[in-house]
Amino acid sequence: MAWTDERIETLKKMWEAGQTASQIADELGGVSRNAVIGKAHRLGLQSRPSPVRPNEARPAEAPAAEVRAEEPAPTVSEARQPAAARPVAAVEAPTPAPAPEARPAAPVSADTAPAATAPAPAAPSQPVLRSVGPGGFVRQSPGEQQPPIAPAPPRRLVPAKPSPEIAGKTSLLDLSDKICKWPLGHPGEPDFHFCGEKVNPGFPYCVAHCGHAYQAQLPRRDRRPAPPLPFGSPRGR
DNA sequence: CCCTGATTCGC
DNA sequence: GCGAATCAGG
Repeated sequence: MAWTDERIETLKKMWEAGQTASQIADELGGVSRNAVIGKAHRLGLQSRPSPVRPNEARPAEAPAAEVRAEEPAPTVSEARQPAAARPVAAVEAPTPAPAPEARPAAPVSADTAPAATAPAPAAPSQPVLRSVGPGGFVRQSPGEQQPPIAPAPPRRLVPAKPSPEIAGKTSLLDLSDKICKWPLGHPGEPDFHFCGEKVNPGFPYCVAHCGHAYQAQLPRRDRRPAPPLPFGSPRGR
């Protein structure tokens, strides 16, 4: 299966939307999870919170930078480079892939001191802008915010033939950095789509949905019994 | 065990 | 460029 433009496009969108490699591979079909990951890396897509490797280079062998002196390595000593100097200047995303059925609301801790311990790697490529949204939320760093999308879209998302239901709606494939990624409806349902409004600059959502997504933690007393759930109540499957 | 993503390396 | 094999953490 070749990586056509559309397939690459889908891969990008889904990857950025926080879908797992498995889900992406599943959706694309004809490719393995590894293929997706490999492709994603080749495309230079940002890595997402990986279960592995918060650690320094493995105690593996041959930590020294290889001095390729035209020497045909005699034995396959199998030296996996620590790859310390990988292009991963990426920012760590404390918010792992949003769990299915999870709600994006109230990510703000009670202490309201997000910046305090913030390691803030200050990626050179990405401006560490710290803006304040309508809800009084603070932007931590680009990439730290993950859209609340992810509940594994069932098969056939929006392949090539959009159904009449989603015509004119913002589908996964329509997502971009400029439009609100707030999900409306339930993944898998015919009318599932995304908000599509212009984003609140620096955020994955429009101003209105930022207000929903980023709410300061209120004292329990004042909290509403039923907080807004972008994905509605949990549903079995 | 299952899952995840990262990395390597033969093709 | 591709992706299976492999690794390593949850």
